[in-house]
Order: sequence, then C-alpha cells, then structure tokens
Amino acid sequence: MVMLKEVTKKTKGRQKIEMKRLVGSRQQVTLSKRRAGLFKKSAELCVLCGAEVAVLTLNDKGKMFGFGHPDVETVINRYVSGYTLAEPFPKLVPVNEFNTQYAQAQKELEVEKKRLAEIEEAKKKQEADGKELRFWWDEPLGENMGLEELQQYMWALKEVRRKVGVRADELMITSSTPLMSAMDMGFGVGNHIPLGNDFVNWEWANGAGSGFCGSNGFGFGQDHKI
Amino acid sequence: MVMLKEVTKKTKGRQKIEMKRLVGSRQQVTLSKRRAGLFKKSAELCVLCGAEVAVLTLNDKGKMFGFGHPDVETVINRYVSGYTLAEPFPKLVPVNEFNTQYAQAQKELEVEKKRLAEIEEAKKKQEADGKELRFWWDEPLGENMGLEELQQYMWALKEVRRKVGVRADELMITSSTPLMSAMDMGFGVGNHIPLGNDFVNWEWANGAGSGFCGSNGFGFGQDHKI
DNA sequence: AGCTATTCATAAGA
DNA sequence: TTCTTATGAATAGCT
Repeated sequence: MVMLKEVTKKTKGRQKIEMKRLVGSRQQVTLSKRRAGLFKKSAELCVLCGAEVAVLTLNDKGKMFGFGHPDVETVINRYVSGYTLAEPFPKLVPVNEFNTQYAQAQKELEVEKKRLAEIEEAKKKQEADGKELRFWWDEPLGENMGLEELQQYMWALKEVRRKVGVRADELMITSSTPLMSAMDMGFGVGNHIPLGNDFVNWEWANGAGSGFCGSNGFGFGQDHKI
Repeated sequence: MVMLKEVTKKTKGRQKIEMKRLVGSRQQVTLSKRRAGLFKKSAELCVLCGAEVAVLTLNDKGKMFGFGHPDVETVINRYVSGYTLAEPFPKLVPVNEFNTQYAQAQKELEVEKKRLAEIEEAKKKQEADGKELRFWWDEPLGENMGLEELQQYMWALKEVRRKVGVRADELMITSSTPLMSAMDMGFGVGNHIPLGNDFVNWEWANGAGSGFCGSNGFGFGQDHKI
C-alpha cells in the first residue's frame, strides 16, 4: 500500500511575478529586498572579478542608496571623465514609457553586439597576423576614418546647440527660475559590507533638507553576508 | 522490485564557488555573465519599483559598461548635485593618466562611430516599419525643459564642442580630403592632442541607444526578458 | 556560444 | 519589520 504523506505547505514559496510596476507597501518591500540583492551581487562582482562597480538607486521619495567599490565617487569620476564630452544626453528622445525604451534597447542591443563583435574580430585578426595588438583608432589617421562622419556629427551638434541657445534665451527672459538648491542634500557613509577587509562600502544620500546624516537608522541597515 | 535508473549527469551543474578573486578566462566569463545578470536585475528593479538606477562596471582593462534608467547621466547628476550644483561635474573630474585628451578623443570617436551606426540602423528601421524615429538633436526642445537643465546641457555641449573640435583639427591635418575647417564649424582650434604613444587602454563601451542600457560585446548575451 | 545541475534569490506568509 | 519556506532564477562547469 502506498501512503501519501499529507504535506501542508506553510507558504506558497516564491511565486513568479509579472514584470510590472508594483504599488504600496508591496513595492517598498520589494525595493528593499531587491536593492539588497543588487548590492550584494555587485560586491561579489568586485571580489570575483576585481571590477570597479558603482550602483545608485533612487526611490520615488528621492532617497538615494549607493554601492561602490572602491567607492561611488571613484567610479563615477571615471565615467564622467570620459563621457560628458561625447555623450551629453541620450541620443534618442526618451519616449516616456519605460517599456518602450526597454524594448528599443533590446533591439539596439543586437546591433551593438554585432558591431562590437566585428571590432573584436578585427582585433583578433590583427593579432593573428603577428602584429602588435592595435585598435582602430591607433591606426594612421585619415585612412578609413570618420571625416565625413565627424562632419555629420558636428553639424548635428551645431544644430542642437542653436536650438538650445534659442530655448535658453527664451527662458532667461521669461523666467527667473532659481537654480536647484540641492546643496542641502545630506550624505553619509554607511553600511559596510564585510568582504574580508575594508573592501566595499556603501553610502546613501537622503533627499533635500536633511543636512547631515549620522549613522542613524536609515532603513537599510543589515550587512550583506557574502 | 525497485529499479535504479542510471543517471549520467551531463554536467556538474552550478557549483558553489569561493568568494575570492578569479583569474584568466574564468574571470572574464564570470564577469560577463554576472554583469549581464546585474543589469537585468537593475532593469527589473526599475520596472517593479519605479526606481531610478544607475550601474557602472569597470573591468581591470578599463572597459566600462553602464546601465541606467532613465539614463546613467540623470542618476549620476542627482548624486553629484549633492556636491556641486553650478556645473554638473567639473570638480569631480580627475586629471590623471586616464584622463588625457588623447584618451578622451579616442573614446569620443568610438562613441561617434556608434552613433553613426545607430543612425544608420534607425534609418533602416524607419524605412522598414514606416515608423518615425527622431533623434534628440532634431527634436524641438521641450517646453518642459528647465533653465537649470539647459545650463547643464549647454555646459556639456560646450565640452563636446571643444573635444570634437580638437579631434577634427587633428583629422584635418592628417587627411588629404579637403573639408570644412573646424573654424567654419565654429569649433575652436585650440590645443593639439599629443599624439604620442601614451596610449591608454581605455575603451568606452556605453550607450546602446536610448540611453537606457549601455551594452557591450561579448557576454552580454541574453536579451533581458521582462 | 548553448546546456544542466545546483546554488542562490526572493515572493508569500507568519 | 524580520524570519521562514517553497519556488523561481541565476549561474558554474562543460561542451
């Protein structure tokens, strides 16, 4: 005879959830949990691969949490030092709807992958030739490279600059908008993720008006055991 | 009678790994996989909780990948604005070997090429489904754009102009193709890039299109199904 | 790059 | 909020 053991499950366990905006406390709980998970994985990435990582999250209340190794600022500096110049703002005007952006990103991802694959291929080819590894930009200039493209780019820039200028003038005249006073944003160096030594740290920043933050409770307190 | 089915496991499956620095190809593979995972989780966090998120990763070769919603710049700006409000980044930009003009110019050119590739791609798409895609520089500046935002924008633009101008100047010299002068474009012809050999192995790989998801090549494999 | 067997993350429930 | 538990996901090791 076969006995069937009565199994009273205490919980339904993790359930698959639809990828759409949550609301209320549900959203809050999920945000906390997942942010913790995200930071943990970031820390692991640092340890495992020696990568520098920065993660910033901002909830709808304007509270910001950040993770960084060596620290947020360092990574951001690297980003900014190379980025500001060439990529002021998104190439495509955001369509407002996140999902649309995301879908778009997926498509473009494919294109991007192909392009980079080509670059890699070229690199390998060059290496195979026994030559020193050289990148395309290291080649003699003026060969295949971008005069025409650069002109297009510059033209576009010129155009946008004109538009911006016009718009700015309008605003200057018709508005007396005060500059953002975000200086009163407080920063604190907070929770430490034990990864052996002083390896990773996290920080947070609260919304405007709080002055400075001590190590008082900021909600996200626990350490991330790894 | 009870038969035991012989199970030949094809793989050992996922194994627990020690949290310590990996090396070689193993590190590379892990970095790729986990970075992809990190980006995916970040995207999910955005969708589920309506949070703004930015993630930057930098491998030991100096290659940076980024994810951001609405985009990396926006989130970083919020963070940085806690330090400086007049200009977005200046004080945070470190001047070091990774930040030479030459290195920057190289990055810019790559970004530029990507942009061009995207332009082409977008055009194809446009023709394909007859749907209209507008680029940010063609878009009339929104009425909602604030003064402060514009100022940041113009500041960034100014930087781009300078950098691209330098690069263009350089190209003109080495090219046999006659073209509009950098001056005509309204770009200053200032300092030349020291075309020495302090080549920095610093490659830029961000901005898959919409400014939503920065991507990369290899490894950033699967599409982020949400 | 694809494939599994596992470990890991986490949605629900308490 | 914090802890438990069952299930969904991510991913290490291979090919």
